[in-house]
Amino acid sequence: MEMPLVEILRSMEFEGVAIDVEGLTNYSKELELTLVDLEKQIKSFVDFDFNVDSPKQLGDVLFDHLKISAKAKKTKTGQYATSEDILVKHEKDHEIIPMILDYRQLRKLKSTYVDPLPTLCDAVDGRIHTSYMQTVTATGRLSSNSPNLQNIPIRSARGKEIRKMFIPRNEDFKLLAADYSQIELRIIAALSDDKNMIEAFQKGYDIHAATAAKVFHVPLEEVSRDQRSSAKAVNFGIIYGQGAFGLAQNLGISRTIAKGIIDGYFEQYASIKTYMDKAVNDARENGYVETIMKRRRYLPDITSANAVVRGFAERNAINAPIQGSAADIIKLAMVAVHEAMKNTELKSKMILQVHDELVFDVHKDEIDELKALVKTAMEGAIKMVVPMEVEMEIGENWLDAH
DNA sequence: AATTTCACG
DNA sequence: ACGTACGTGAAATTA
Repeated sequence: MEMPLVEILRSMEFEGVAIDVEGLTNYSKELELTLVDLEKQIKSFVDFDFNVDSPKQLGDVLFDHLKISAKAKKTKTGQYATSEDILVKHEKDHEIIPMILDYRQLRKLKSTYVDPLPTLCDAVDGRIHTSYMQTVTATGRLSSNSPNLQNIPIRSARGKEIRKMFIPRNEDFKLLAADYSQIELRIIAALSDDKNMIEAFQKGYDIHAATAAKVFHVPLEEVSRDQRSSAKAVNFGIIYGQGAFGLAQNLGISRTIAKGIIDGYFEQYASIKTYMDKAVNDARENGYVETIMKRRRYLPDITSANAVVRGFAERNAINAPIQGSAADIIKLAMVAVHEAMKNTELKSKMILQVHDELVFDVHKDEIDELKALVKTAMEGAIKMVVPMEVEMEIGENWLDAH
């Protein structure tokens, strides 16, 4: 699986992805104006100059000078912590906080994406060429660097503007994005052979709503927005071995309530609990856990006398087979896509992989043919008791293709 | 080189 | 009493 992938990744790196350099340059100027304004406003609250980009200096300004709160958290090196989750908790303590959050977001987008990307554009073909690393991660995922094209913004409105700048190679092409739907939850359903979760996927239910219906004992049609949202948080947390503390923190509820939700979850999805316990046990007995393609992750810390260290290893034992099997499946799919395209004369190219998504630069005359080929290859990459569903979209840019 | 923060799945 | 959800890469600051 890995060896045929080498040439496929080489080809994807070589093809690259086109970007709208002029669009990015204009967006950079727009962000700069807002940043200058925000910086001025932030500094107006104190009578001395400081570097807003320095977490150390910012922490001192907030907690020593402005005294926005008595309960400041410190990092392990003794500085005041100023990360987003901390600042959000103090949002109502001082009007400077929202300005800092806004400043941070803009600074991040500008310095990490908007400004560097045009400079990385190849002078000959005008496209961005990432490097995919095949032997970096602990789980079997790929990683991407120089530039990292696996963390291009999409969540925030301003981030979406950046994703829009990723475009087809010329006017005759469009972008096709093909995503696995809920691949990690489908894998845990299949690996644990959990009757209830398998049924939800086989019947094509909205998995988070179906989970809410089970956990909160209500009919599927009567699941509230809050119930679905809580169930979604549990479904995600489960994959990572999250406990009551984490869920409580995440949902802003008490640990007691969170514990109740998790207990209810494991009552309904009993085999998932069994599977998770087995993963930890396997790690203890063998020293490693493995994916569906038998990729191993060794976990020597699983026997540590230090409960914190051991806890990390236990969560790795749960998560690695799931995340790693998802990586296996998309790699198998990439090989299958390549194989299917090889004997055609398609002008279209596979250009990006983002963990559960493949992106294609597709010629306008080949859209229907490529969509069918990709769907077949991805959904058929492996046979499981739950269907592997793929969502596909065509667009004038990468955002549009979602 | 380490730390902190934050972008993604 | 302690720490608490997995996997990455990049930028800016600080040691």
